Amino acid sequence: MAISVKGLRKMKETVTAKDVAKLAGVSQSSVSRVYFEGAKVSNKTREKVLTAAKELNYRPNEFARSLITNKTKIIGLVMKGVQNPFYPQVLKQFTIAFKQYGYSVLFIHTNNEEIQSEDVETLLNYNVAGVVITDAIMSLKVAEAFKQNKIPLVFFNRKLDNIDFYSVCCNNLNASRHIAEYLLSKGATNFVYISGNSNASTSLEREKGFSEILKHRNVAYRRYSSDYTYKGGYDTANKIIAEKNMPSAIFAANDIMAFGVMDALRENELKIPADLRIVGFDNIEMASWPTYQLTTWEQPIEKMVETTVDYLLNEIDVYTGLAKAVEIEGVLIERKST
Amino acid sequence: MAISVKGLRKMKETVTAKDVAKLAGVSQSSVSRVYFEGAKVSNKTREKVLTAAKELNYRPNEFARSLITNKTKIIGLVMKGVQNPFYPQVLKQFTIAFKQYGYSVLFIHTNNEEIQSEDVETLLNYNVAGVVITDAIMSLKVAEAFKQNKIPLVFFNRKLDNIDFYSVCCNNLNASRHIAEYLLSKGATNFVYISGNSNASTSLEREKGFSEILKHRNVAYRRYSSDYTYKGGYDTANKIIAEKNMPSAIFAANDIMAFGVMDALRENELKIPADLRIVGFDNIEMASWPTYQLTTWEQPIEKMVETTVDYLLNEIDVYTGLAKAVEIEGVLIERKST
DNA sequence: CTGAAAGCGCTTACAG
DNA sequence: CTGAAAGCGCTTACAG
Repeated sequence: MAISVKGLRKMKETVTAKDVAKLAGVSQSSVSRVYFEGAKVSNKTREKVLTAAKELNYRPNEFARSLITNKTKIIGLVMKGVQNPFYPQVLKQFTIAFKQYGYSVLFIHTNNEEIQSEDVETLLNYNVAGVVITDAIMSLKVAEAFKQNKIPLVFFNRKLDNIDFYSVCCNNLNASRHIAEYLLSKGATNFVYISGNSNASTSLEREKGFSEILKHRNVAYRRYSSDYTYKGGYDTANKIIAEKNMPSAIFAANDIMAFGVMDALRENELKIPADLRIVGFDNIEMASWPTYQLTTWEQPIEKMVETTVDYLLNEIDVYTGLAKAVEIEGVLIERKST
Repeated sequence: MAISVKGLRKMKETVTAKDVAKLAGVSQSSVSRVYFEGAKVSNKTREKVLTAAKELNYRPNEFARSLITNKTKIIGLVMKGVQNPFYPQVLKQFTIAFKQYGYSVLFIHTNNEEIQSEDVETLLNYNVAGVVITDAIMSLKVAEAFKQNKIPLVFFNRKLDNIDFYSVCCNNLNASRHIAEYLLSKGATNFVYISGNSNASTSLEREKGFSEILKHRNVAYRRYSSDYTYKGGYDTANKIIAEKNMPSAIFAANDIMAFGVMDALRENELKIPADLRIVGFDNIEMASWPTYQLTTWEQPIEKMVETTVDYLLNEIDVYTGLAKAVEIEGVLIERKST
């Protein structure tokens, strides 16, 4: 690296506010004011600056800006399971929503259930304006790091017991109660719940609401542990079949597991819904495909995203650290699997 | 905003290299050297700095750093179709690969086929180190903007005729030729190709290779225009069925369309592969699901990602603007649909 | 190997 | 409304 800083700059031919100022015949401050929202400039100055800027192809440097304002227009979005189409959909919606407010999305992929310190470092190093965590959890220590730095954080589709944070979920309890009532009304008498990952709040709550109603009605109910994957659903269904004690209804904690269940049942010549009714959760696009026609609970993604974005923007504006578990009502989508 | 810059900083209690220097009893330059890769510091100084840094919870400011080096550790990744599971998979693999080299991914979602100027602005404003464009195209003018700023760019899974850029694709021509030969060897005599979006290079090349072989053999061949979506495949299959001129083999330009085709055929009591053989493209995870068991062409995602990352890192190191259409060989995955 | 100083490209009180 | 100047938190020649 024998090149001086100045040399490097020349190589890249970076156009700065100074250059624009010179060409426009105004001060650098005026150039800055034209590009800084809320600053006051006369129309005359503005025009002179914009003309010069256009000629030079000027673009304000985000980093210099961030350095001073100590603010960025970057939102960190943490995601684990891209395999479940629900999450790419969520990513897309967040990206679109944030873009409307001038924010970009830094995508963080966690391999583990718990967000790793290197990923946290990345978020802190970039001084992100806010963070959305989807299907991951976080240690108390890490959570504190965000609080210390006054970076607002939302758990999306996850709720953490021991940590005081804002979370946005579907009302899983109501949903699963409703699903139990619905299956009862269809005449089912012997129920199975297939769980997602054991430490996911969504799975726990869906189990709670579902089993609550069934136990209250005193009907046969049992649970199987699975992991929110297609293969998990598939294997669990095969296990159930092997046990030769078939239920009359299965509630899988998400759609993708329900698909696995359906495929396993069909391979064993079982008819859906004649022999067995299946309900999933999420209402991903595939649930409406002819092969599956899965009855499921629609997560109100748009409202959930909107709520999350609203909260984050407010907190970015004035940080309060408000913690609250927001739950949004979804709706049952009835299809042929029941 | 009555708060001075200094005041703001105090509020956030930002720890700077200066603070660490004071506590460690060294100069700010030394602190910087500890955190700057390649700089030389004595172990003694390093330890003093690290101890002080730990106590103060110091973290170098990426923006100040970027401002000077005129480099960022951010890669812009542009994506359109999160609906096709192929792309989330690609996103994941890129994120993991780049993380190994300290790069983070800024996720850009384009609604339109062609990347919009606002998205380009974002990438340029953040002075991203490099860009990966997956299922989108780009005007010549925009492409030039990246060249001017010496930002390396890769078209991943897309090739642009009129623009001189580096692209990384599967060898679509070889693949589709192979698929045609394979279907011929299975005894098929009447062929259909279902295309993806009309301006996607992948679809054009797959059609070219496929039709080339069939025309050469003088067998019945026709094409249908579709759009790389499940519904597109489904609707096209229904159209074919309505025309009452059933082919003996269908090659759908991607897996997700093939699923739509299969579902439509099954709804019409057609047996796969007895009545009709189906081949897809991509080998997404779902292709191996029992419902589909789709014969397909596996895109060598890992190699494609690796090639892309290698190129970008080299170009980031020393910009050459090298343009080349790299094609990587995939492999046929034979399943029950043929 | 280390420190003092200049400078990256901006924003922002301050004074006019 | 505008300009001159200070400063954001770093990196980096330069001199020792």
